[in-house]
Amino acid sequence: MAEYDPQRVEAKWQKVWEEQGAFHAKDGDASREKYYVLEMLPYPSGTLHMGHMRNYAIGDAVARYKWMRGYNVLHPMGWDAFGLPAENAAIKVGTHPREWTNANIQEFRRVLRRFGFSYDWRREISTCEPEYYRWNQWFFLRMLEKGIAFRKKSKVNWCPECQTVLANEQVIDGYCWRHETTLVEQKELKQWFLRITRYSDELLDDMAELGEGWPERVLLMQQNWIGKSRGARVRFDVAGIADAGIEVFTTRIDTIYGVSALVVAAGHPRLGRLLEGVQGRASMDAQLKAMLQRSMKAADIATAEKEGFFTGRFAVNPFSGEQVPIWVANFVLAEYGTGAVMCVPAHDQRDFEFAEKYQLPVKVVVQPVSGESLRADRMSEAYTEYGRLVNSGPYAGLSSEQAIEKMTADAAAKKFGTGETTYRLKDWGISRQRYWGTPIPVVYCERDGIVPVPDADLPVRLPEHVALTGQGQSPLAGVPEWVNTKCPKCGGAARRETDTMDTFIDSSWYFYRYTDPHNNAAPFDREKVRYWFPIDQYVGGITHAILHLLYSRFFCKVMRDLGLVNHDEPIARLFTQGMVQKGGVAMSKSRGNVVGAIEMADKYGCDTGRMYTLFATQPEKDLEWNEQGIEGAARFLNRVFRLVDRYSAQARGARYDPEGLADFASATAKEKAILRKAHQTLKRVTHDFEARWHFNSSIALIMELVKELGAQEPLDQDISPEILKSVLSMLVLMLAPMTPHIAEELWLMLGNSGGISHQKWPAYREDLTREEQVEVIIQINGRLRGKILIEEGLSEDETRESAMIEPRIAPLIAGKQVAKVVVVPKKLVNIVLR
RNA sequence: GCCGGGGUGGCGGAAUGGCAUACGCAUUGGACUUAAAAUCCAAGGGGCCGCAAGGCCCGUGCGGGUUCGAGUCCCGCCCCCGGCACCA
Repeated sequence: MAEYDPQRVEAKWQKVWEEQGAFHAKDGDASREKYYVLEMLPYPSGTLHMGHMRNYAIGDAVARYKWMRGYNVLHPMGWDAFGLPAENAAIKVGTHPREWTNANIQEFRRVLRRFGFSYDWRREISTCEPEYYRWNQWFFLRMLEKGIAFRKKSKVNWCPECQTVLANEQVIDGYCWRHETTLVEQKELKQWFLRITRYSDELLDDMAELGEGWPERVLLMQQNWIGKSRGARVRFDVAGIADAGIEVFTTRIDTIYGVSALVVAAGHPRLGRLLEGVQGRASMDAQLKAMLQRSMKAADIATAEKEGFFTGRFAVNPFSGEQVPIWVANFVLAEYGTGAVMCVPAHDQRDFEFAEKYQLPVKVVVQPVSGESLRADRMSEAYTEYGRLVNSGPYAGLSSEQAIEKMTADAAAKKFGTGETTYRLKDWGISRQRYWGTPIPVVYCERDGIVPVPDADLPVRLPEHVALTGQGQSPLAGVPEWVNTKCPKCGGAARRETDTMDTFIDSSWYFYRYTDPHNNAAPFDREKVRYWFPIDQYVGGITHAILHLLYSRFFCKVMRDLGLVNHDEPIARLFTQGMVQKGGVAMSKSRGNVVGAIEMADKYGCDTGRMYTLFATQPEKDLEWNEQGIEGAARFLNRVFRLVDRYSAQARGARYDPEGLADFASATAKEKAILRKAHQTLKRVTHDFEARWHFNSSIALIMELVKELGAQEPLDQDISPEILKSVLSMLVLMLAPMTPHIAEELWLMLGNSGGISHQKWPAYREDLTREEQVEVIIQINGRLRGKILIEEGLSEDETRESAMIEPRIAPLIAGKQVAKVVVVPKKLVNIVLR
């Protein structure tokens, strides 16, 4: 009797797959349908833990299933190799970021290979190699030509800990995304940006196309992030100062007759002129300074008390001609809209609170269409719904919708306003004052200014010897032999840009490179991309719902406009799997709660590790790690191994022909029982793979099948070797995508040839799933009162009759009036008594 | 505050409107063993009645509703998780 030795089995089959090139994707193969399945590429740091492995186990199950379905599958893997941790490690322990990164990559590769994932390793990429990042530079230059890449001086988020600039997306509630307790500061620097806002509407509108294959919540998060808001921009003149109009942005122009103040942000550019010569200037300046300082602490903003002061100036409401005071307040953001708002206390809750505090008048100008009408002196909160306009000059009587349209048009006609749409989405700042990233390929020449590095001179390589101190300036600035160069235009002295690119650039297009990873004339061959794209299935964490996935969509659209690709969206379907947690929080090295993947593989075997992560819960949910749970998975695989081993001798000589095989007509009771269970299981497991990826229930079903086989033992009596072999083979085929190594081994033990990885996924036979007798439950008034076994083909009337005369039921209905009998064939009879 | 996802045994979780708790973990009992491990078998929501076989009632966060029948659909709440947020 053989024993299941996962280490031996796994090493053996990994070698076979490797030698056969079993998972090599074939470019341009028109004879088969293609399927591109991809898991998000990892950042190689720390250790690979079971959280990573769950992600890859899901992707691998799908990839292997698709191979068995006859697809030409592209399933690649690579490394997101640029990034801060490498640099931090270099500062801390003195190794070069490249050494640190490559050592990690080696370790990651070893662990992933140890798990036997079906990657086409010939296509492996690493984003820190010049062969890769030169195309980051190439894309940057194309964007520069198109005006998508541009440079501007701007306030940027500065993390004192990282000593570098952060993108808005990397600031979480005012704190650095890497340092939860470090407040982000503001600093002015000249930065490179990508004009993602040029695509705001398209990024929003094309989501309709993704509705089918993307989780709704990811689309909603992106929608929120883009934050489109339709409204109007209206100019209020300032009394007594010519040409000093202040523009406000509002989505509720219909409430403009209710304005009781104009409120500007502390950082508003017009503020200096406004305050010239007003009384009490000194105290105002002090308050302004305090507000500007406080506004840095973004975390407090949402909860901060509303504060403001009157400037002594008045603005003129362009619709009513009324003069309203101009205030400065801390709740108006300089960066959003126009940095100024009209304050309408009756119809905006925030304005209402501000007005209460500073005794500004409340003027009702919109009344609810139904219900009690509003009275300013009795309001305890703002009325923010649409309604019918009152006290609004010529617009009184209009609905809010009508008024918005008409007032916007009138404002435009009289040239003090215009309809406008604002977005929350801002242009993407990509400059980083860091070493370990892609050099930005421009030089600064005293005569010619900003000069792009010619394509022929790409890649601009990162110099190897750089002093890394973790201090403010870009480390590249400290390498004069690299910085000092010649201007490509005039040949005179010039300096290189010393900032590097945000690493999100690397991951925005990497999946295109997999289609043509070794091309050194272009980022990829268009025909290859045309064949493989779009990605049929992308699998990754919900944590990337906004940043990575939005940037990737943006890159795709830019590439399309450059004529490189012919599609609008790169990813047809997205699956976001849950986190693996321990102690209620996601595994991470810094928390010290990781369960190492290699440890699990050594202890239980990788098939067991894969199975547990697939079985514990649905893939989209978070999974709390439970060491006892993985032992259960190990027990089950051992049980299957022993079961197959017991009958391998009988099976070996027989024929496997799942679809042509056996009829119930001549089958023995035991044959019927196991055939039926096998086909019922196959039907539901196939459905799980096709429609919903609930691998946890697939595995539960397979466990039930194994249980049934155990109950029917011995399987070499009253069961023909063909049927025995077919049923055991089906069992093993169903396991193959999830636990591939043991499946290969068992497949061979059953005397099958050809390797299981490219076997055809069997088709279930409906006729073999049917029961001869079915259990019908009997309810009286919807309550369970009995059960009967009836013949499968019994008519509705016969079923009803059988239920009524059932000994347990008959006395319960005797003498009562039966109002109705509901019969669901093969399921239930419900007798409704009056 | 707005948007989204959840709430089912001791735990992870099953359940096209039709037997709630499949499957697994843990637990208890039994078999095998000198013993242990491993393995195999079995039991188990709560309450009440019954010597027993069995029966009745209550049970999927709370309260209503639709339906012959609701964990599932509808309405109103509570709580947890995630996203956005003085966004004008």
